[in-house]
Amino acid sequence: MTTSSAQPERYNPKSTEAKWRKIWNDRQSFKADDDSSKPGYYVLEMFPYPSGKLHMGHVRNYTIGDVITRYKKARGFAVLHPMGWDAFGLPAENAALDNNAHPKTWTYDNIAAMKKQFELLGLSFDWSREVATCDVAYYHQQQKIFLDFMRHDIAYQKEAEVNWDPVDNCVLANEEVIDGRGWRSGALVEKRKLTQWFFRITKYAESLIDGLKTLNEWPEKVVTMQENWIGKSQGVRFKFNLLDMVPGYGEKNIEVFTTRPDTIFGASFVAIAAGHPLATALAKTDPALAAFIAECQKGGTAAADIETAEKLGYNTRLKVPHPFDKKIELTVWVANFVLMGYGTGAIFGCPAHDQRDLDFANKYTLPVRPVVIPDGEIAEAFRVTKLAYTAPGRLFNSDFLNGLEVDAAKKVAIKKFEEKEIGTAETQYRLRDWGVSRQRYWGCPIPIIYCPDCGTVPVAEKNLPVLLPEDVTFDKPGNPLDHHPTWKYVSCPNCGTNATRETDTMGTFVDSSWYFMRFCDPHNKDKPFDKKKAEKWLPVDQYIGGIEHAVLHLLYARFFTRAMKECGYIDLEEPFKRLFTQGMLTHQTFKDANGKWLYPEEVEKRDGKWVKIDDGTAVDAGDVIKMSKSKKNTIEPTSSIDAYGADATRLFVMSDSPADKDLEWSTAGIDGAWRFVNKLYRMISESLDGGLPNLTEKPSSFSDNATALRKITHRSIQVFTDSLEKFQFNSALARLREFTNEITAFKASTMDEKWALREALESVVRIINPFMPHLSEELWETMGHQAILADSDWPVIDVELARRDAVTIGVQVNGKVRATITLPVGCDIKIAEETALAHKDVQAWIDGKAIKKVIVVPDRIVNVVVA
RNA sequence: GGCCCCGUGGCGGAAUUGGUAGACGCUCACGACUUAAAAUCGUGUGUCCUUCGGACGUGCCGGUUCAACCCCGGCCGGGGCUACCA
Repeated sequence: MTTSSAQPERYNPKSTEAKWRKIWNDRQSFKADDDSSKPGYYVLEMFPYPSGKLHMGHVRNYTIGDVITRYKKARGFAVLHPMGWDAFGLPAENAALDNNAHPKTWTYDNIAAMKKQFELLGLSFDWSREVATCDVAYYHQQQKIFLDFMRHDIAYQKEAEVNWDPVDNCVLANEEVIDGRGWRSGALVEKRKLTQWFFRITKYAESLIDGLKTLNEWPEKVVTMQENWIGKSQGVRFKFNLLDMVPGYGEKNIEVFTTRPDTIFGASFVAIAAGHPLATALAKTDPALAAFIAECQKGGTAAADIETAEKLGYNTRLKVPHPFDKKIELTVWVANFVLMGYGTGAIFGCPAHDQRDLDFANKYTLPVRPVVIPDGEIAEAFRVTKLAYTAPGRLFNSDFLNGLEVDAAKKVAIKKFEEKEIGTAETQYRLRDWGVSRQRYWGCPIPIIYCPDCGTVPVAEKNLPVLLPEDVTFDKPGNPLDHHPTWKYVSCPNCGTNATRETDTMGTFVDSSWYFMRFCDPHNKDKPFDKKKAEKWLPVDQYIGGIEHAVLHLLYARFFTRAMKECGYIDLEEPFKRLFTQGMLTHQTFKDANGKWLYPEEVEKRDGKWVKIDDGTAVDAGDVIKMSKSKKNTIEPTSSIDAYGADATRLFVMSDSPADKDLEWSTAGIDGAWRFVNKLYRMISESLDGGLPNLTEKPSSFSDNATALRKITHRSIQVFTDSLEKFQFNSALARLREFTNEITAFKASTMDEKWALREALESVVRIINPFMPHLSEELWETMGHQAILADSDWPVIDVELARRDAVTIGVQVNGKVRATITLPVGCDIKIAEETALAHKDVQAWIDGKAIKKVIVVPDRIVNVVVA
């Protein structure tokens, strides 16, 4: 006995979703065609690291891409939507240590597991283009690119002070150091002097800044972050002459860099970094200075350290003359706040107009000479004591600069420096060259051989790839490649002498810097990719990923594209035309009485209080924060898909919040999405039960009632489409719900009404397709269609019907809405005014008072101003 | 410290970019169906005033305007990036 006759039929996502995934797969619905005559559109989401487990953040990221792909395809584009794996990297080695699995096995197993989870979501990937960066086919081509970079002087080797992560046992790029700590390990980074491979990203600093101006479809935030990271500043590099030679210091001067050459007459001291060669030279005969330098090098770089760090200096008692006035002598100090890594490692101090210099001058009672005065102040009375004056103003006490505004004074000062050949105008960047060597096994080998006679010898192209050996051991610390018994030992390709291979591998950000190019020609064995094929698709039309890559990956990829251009691979500078950064997924956190984190499924709400399900003890419900394994506030995508289906899960992550903002996962939210999926299913089945005419049997005329629904239908498609184009998915879906509410309220009895109802229902099914592809395909089939939606076009909007012909607007009296009136769209101002004034509520509020004026904004508002 | 973003009901968020603030959803309450529950459907849900109706209301204070969530000035709060960058 079943109660099904009384029960509304429920949608079964499990069987339906599997059915449609198979159909898309069999039909190769999302295979990108290189030779298509349609315009190309390249949709790309940042490819994942194969951790083995899909998380909700992935679901959101890839659903956004999927919605765009399906939509653009329906709009007549040939869409490229590939997927691959950022598969090299340290976690594989750590897993090898923990589970005794080989990094390769671990990685490929993870890829297989994750691919299965991906498939459950029904994403429109062209899997025929799948690549993993750890595939030999991929890193082989990367080695080729590396050699090309060498030939073009983009890749080079140097000894440099680098960031050493003591936990991961490897070097990090500047971009990978966050707040003085390794980005992955969180360990305090140490400085080490090592010989490493670098990419000359600084060569493109200007181009990378300039290019930002063309990226007007990128979030402004990301553009600013890159701008700040590159850190361009313009100024002057000039020299202070030393009166005597200092033993052990090769120069007879100290070179400084400044962005404020206008304040040169306010100079009261010169300060050099603790690591400056002059400081080192002086320290040899001055133990007190040596001790001071050692003290300086201890200081931390964390935010708190800098905030509280006291300005400290050591007076070397050396004197240098002022470049424009020999009578003034400045003392040379070694100071802890001067950085060796920026500019020349030396500055002139102008306390009146730089806060750090002022703090320093106050501490050591050095002179403070103001030379810039704000408008309206009197020179004689103007004092700088605790706060440096850094705003615009006029120069005084400054010889040839007197009376000039700051900006003009800078120009004049620079000219003078150059005329007198003391200094030159210079642009400094904060950006440093990109260190790519990593002392790790699981990465792309750097194709270099070191010969005792010939030096650094690149591996010949015909001898590529340099294969990563698989028989490695992780039983001792350090790089397994380095202790491999044979791999490292080779004979020199030039002279045959016993030589060794480079055992460092490339950092994984190199791998991800060109994968979007490889996708255009993923199986090419001879070269990274065919130029023509790449140029068919590139630049990526829509790139989607997390904001956390604002400077890392996105900057590297922009650099790489320029470098690839220089090597002749492609005629392109900017790889990503449009960028969208999605927000994070968040969830409430829970702790038990002992302060231990609890998973959401371990707790429940009873009588408005959170308790532990198994023993009912009180639970501390904490902040809503980014889902993370350590805080246990995660939701498994697979469990949500299992319970509600892929479509409901997709719908929820797309509907509850704007896609670029954080989204809080909630049970109520996913329940709501699931209800809506069922509502759609029921709405269609029940309407079909009543019998609806086919759309080919269009009635010759429509009643007002039927026309009203048709107008709603076409207007809804239009608003929905507009929102979709603007990435306002939550608004699009809100409009969709309104639309379905209106359909549900519609009663169809005559043939023309039934036709209009069918038109409305078919429209709903077609526009939900990008969001709920399985459900919509199923409903489309139920409605009697042979063609599948994945191959169908977007509904055509009847502009005539979509246009509003009447509009309800507010009528204000003295700026407060007192009534509403409905007028034809584009109605004459006079008529609008008359209608408004005729309204009884409006009359009541005017109450016989004199009308001063009436403002009519067509289709918007009428405002009656009375005395 | 510097640069930038954001503050709208109990909650997530809309608002055609200066023109009816709170769409849509969630929550909650009540009602219908049911022996009952679930599911479903209906009604209500910014605050205050006893109601018809009205007053107030987009972090706070002020300004511009016929009209301000939106523009300007100043505060307060939250967040991001960056950092002794000369």
